[in-house]
This record gives sequence, structure tokens and C-alpha cells, in this order.
Amino acid sequence: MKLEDEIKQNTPFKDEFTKLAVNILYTHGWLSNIQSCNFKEYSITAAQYNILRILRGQHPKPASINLLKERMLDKMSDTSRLVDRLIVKELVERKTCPNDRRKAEVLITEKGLNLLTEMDNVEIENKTIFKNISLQEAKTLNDLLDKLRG
Amino acid sequence: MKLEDEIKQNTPFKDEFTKLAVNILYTHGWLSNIQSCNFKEYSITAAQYNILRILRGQHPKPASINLLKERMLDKMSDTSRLVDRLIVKELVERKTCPNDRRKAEVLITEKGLNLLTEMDNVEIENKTIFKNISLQEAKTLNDLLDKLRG
DNA sequence: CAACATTAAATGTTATAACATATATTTGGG
DNA sequence: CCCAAATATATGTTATAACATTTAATGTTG
Repeated sequence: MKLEDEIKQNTPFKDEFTKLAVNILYTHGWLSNIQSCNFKEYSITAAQYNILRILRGQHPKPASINLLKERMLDKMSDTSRLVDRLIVKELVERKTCPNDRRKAEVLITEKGLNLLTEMDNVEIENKTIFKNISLQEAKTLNDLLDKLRG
Repeated sequence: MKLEDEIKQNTPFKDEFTKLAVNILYTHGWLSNIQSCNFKEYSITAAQYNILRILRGQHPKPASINLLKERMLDKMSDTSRLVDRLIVKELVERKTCPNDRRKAEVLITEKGLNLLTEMDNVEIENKTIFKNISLQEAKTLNDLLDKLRG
């Protein structure tokens, strides 16, 4: 549905760039709303899921807090305490790096890996979420999004 | 830059749909980071800006809390208290609707309209933010994003 | 029109985000 | 080798988001 109609805006956007800025924010909101149900089912937030995905990518190598911060989708978040919450849930472990005692070594646990495996099935639903566009159109979107970020 | 490289993911995405879900979230984070500087300059949050834009669209008609909630990009937010904060800043006014005393009538003030006018100039920067893509590519993105939401 | 259901918004509470600052460790210059 | 600077993370604090509950007004039905 045309964004203008969806947000019931009576005046058109000044140009396609102006619309695009709003469209990216709006589509993100639309997508997170859909996904939040899935996350809630697993008692996890999007940010926590994100951290777990990064840790699985590193596994069995540990990740420092900085590495996590750098790779997170939302760079401003409070990574230390995000990790704290995942420790309480026993989804990750934190040790002090022996070579540099300032650094932390964060590792995903078996329990964390199992959770991700379960949640991978949710990704199958991406085909459902994006049922309105073709695989080719998804690729076009991906290429253009990659391009616009430079 | 390719998303896979940006988040330093060693294994490729399962398919374009899976990548697209991450790409939308990531591009949103990228864009909000850029825009947050602008918002901070005007001591306003993205959600507050959003409310003001909706109210300007309605002006001089008032908007109820529900109308605001419906049209907001992030539908789950706490609209009552968001409006409270804008009242403190004297950017909006709230009255009780005379016909239905349950409803609120929220109106943007002169001060609010002036702030938006100032901030409109920021939109000029959208051309700068999106310098890596052409106007035609922006249109393609908009059309596909509109299409994917159905 | 009384009683109950529905709707609109406000409020209470808890968790998290955002921002600044502090602590601990390492690095590098003199 | 000592000390200032740099680095990595943790902590304190305040604002906001998220969720549930409450209050007030209106609709509805017997």
C-alpha cells in the first residue's frame, strides 16, 4: 500500500528521497511489529537475538564487548548490560580475557545455540512476511539498500 | 556496502528474503543514527517529531490520541505521555473534545509549526544522505517497499 | 432508565535505552 | 621503570518504551 495512504498524508512528499527516509522508518516499524510476536514467544528482545546471532557467527571464538557493539544493528545500545541479561538467561557466558584483562570474552552457550536453532525455523516465515514481492524483487531491494548506505 | 561485509557475517544469508529482513532493520539503524544528530539539535526525539508531523497534516483540525496512535510509525508507543512531553515544550495543546468528553483534541501550536518549518530544511539533507542512489533508484525502492507491506 | 459492555485516555510499574562518568588495565614515552 | 594517555568495560542516572491496569464517559440492551 502506498505509504502516503497508509499514514493518511494528504500532501504528497516533496520528492522521492524525502519519501524514502520515511518509508524506511515506517517499513522497519511494520516489520518489527510482525517479528515482535515471534521474539516474545521466545522471551527475548530483538537486540538480544541480534547479539546471539553475532555470537553464533563467531562460535567457538569468543567476542569482546566492542566487537559486539561494532556489529550490532543498533550501535548505540548498552552492550555490557545486554550481555548481563543474556547471562541471567544462561544463553551466554562472560570471562575475562587472559591476555588483556580489560577485555571480556563473551561466548554463546549450548542453551543459546539451541534457542537459535529453534528460532531459525521462524525465518521460514520470512517467505510469508514477504509474500507480496518476488525473490527477484527482494534481491533488487537488497542491492539498492546495500548501495544507498554506501 | 554489502550487508554481509558490513556485519562481517562469514556465512551467506539463506536466501534474499532472510537477508531482506536483516537489511531493513540494519538500514533503519543506519538512517536513525544519521538523523539522531539532527533531532538532538532541536531537542526532540524521532517519535515526537513524528507526532508533530501528523498534527501539522491535520492542522487546523485537532487529532485524538487514537488518531495519533494509528498513524504513528511505531504503533506501540505511549502516545498519551508523548503528548504530555510535547505540552511541556509548548509545541502542542490538549483540550477535551466537547462532543465526546472521553476524547482528547490535540493541536499543534504556533511554536510547534515554527519548529517544523525550521526542521524542514533538514530534509534538504535527505539528498545528501541518499547521495549514493539516483532519484529513479529511490523511486524503485519506494515502490518496492510500498509493495512488500501489501 | 438501570446495568453492563465498550471505548478513550490516563496512570502505575517495570524493563530497557541513552547518555555521562568511573574503574581497571594496558601502552608508550621519557 | 614510572606516569600520563589510551583503551575496554562497567556503573550511575535519567528518560522513555512496553505492558498492564484504572478511570471516566458513552453506548446498548432488557
